[in-house]
Amino acid sequence: MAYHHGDLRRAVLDAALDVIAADGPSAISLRDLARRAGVSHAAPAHHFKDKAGLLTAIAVEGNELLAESLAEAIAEDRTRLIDLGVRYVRFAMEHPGHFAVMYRPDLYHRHAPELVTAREHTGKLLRGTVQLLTGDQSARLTQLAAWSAAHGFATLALAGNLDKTIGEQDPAELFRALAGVMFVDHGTIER
Amino acid sequence: MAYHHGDLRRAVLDAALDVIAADGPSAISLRDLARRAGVSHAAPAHHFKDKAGLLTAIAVEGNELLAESLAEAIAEDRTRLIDLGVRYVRFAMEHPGHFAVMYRPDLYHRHAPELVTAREHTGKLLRGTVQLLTGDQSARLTQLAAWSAAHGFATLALAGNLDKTIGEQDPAELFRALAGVMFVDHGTIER
DNA sequence: CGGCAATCTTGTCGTTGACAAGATGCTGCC
DNA sequence: GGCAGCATCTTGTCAACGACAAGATTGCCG
Repeated sequence: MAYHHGDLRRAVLDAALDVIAADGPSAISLRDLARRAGVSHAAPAHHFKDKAGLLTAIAVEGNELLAESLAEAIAEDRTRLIDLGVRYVRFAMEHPGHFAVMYRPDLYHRHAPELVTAREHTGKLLRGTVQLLTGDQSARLTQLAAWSAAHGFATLALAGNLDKTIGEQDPAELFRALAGVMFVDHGTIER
Repeated sequence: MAYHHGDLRRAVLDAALDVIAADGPSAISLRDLARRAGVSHAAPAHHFKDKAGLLTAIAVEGNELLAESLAEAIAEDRTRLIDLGVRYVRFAMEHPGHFAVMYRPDLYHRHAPELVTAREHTGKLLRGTVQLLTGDQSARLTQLAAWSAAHGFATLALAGNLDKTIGEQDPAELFRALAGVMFVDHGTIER
């Protein structure tokens, strides 16, 4: 049996993300992930300590990926609040495994320092941008409203609760239409 | 050991709802629930077949409770769309165990006939009312928007993701304020 | 070249979900 | 009244899992 897999950590993460995307977080088993990677049943524990540790790593990575996407939006010309929402939904669709874990703190070590750091970074980015777009008096409520809408839509879509409703459409574009119905316009980041 | 618990089915359901509300659906164990009810480890299986069966029963009950609350809203005077949303959020807060299961079809038997029936009933009630309130041209998008917002807010609040933001406030009332920021007014059911 | 830390294996324990087989108590029917 | 049959519950068992401990292997750094 060859020692040193190469990048076992990455392999286990990827396998876990596949399983979660397909069958939800409750379907993962460390022993199964080990089998998929071709290593012994206790090997993953070395990289993640325990099951919650694995999910913590996924949550951290998810926050980083989301932060990247938000930063991209901010760097673009003519960004509007709705674009942030669309990006949030698109992130959920493109990274269903990450998304299914990130907002379920019962699944992971919610106080792990790396996670706290990553979450705060993403949160500040989001809050800052919304504030920039809305002016700060109604910012708190507007931010909550936008987050709720995007999060709710993504959650319902991913869990398959909208299957009958949306059919073949791209969920992120459907969300754009939906948000148009919903929100008063909140200005643009021009440059 | 006394046979015939009295109402084991109810006792197990209630214990399960407590555990789920406290620690999420992944924290339940049939054997633990059996211990709490003071019966042998295989007794719950007789009533629910398996773990997914127990969660299916919870999802059914949740749909029925939500339908009741929606029906109440419709029977009231001067119901507005926002009131439906507030009720949805309030339902989630008052029945966190049910809510945490209902929209996670990976956890239960999504094609169980009783569940399909209950879900369709709730869905029709909701769709019908929204259509009544909005007129039917934009009904589909508006319904999705409203559902997304209420569902997202409830989900985030229940998972503890809003703890810092909302503090001591009643989440349902906060949602009312938030929805006011967000939605164009959609008329009232007068009588 | 030697030691040392990172990585992985092997072995084990208690817990769980699922299933099978049997015990118990209720209910309706003659 | 008694018995047949069914719902309810128990006991026993199995494979899988998460966690932990102890040991093996490897590569790297001095």
